[in-house]
Amino acid sequence: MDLSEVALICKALGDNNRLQIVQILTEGEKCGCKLLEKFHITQPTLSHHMKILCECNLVNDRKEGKWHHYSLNNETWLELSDTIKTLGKVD
Amino acid sequence: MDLSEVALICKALGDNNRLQIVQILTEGEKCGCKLLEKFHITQPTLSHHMKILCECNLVNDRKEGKWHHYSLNNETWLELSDTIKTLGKVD
DNA sequence: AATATACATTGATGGTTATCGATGTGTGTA
DNA sequence: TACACACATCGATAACCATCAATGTATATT
Repeated sequence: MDLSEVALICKALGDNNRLQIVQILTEGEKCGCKLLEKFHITQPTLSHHMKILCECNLVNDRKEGKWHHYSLNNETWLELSDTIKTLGKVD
Repeated sequence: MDLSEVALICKALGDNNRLQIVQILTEGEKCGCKLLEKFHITQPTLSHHMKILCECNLVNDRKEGKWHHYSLNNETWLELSDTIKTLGKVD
């Protein structure tokens, strides 16, 4: 994972609402309307946050009818934690 | 490590220049003027970035005479990579 | 004492971003 | 067909941030 990808991901995680969304998704797949219930933000704002989380591949979006089911993308998270571990280690 | 601390750290890492600074520091301790040589930014801008990296404890600042020696704070990085790994793992 | 070096602070500026209300799009239901 | 629901998009706004030039502070050197 190169640095500019890490920067994008860290920007995505550098927001309290988005971090909380991620934490909720550790419980398992959730649809947008269920996520929305847990925050004091409007639907367009949640939509904005989900777009950012999906675009950097931290979160998957599975569409089913009118619902969007969001879940964590384990592959990206593994790569990320590896990269962070390496970045913080003196040679 | 709580979420708001993670948010602060991720904000700090969500900038390409600061990520590159971190990568350079994996080589070992460096003083500010040596770091500055490696970037196309002015000294006040570097000072700004170092302040952000130090305030969230990703980087240590050891002052010696007129020099500031910067190095990675291993403890914070370990906590961070642990937290990231946990955050990305479905229960 | 005068000068040079390393770094911090201040104030300004242009770009980015989180948020909203209004509205559009697609999908299921009465 | 009409309506309700889930979500996206648009345009506006206020807050935030990276960057700079100018200047200040501390330390070392001559």
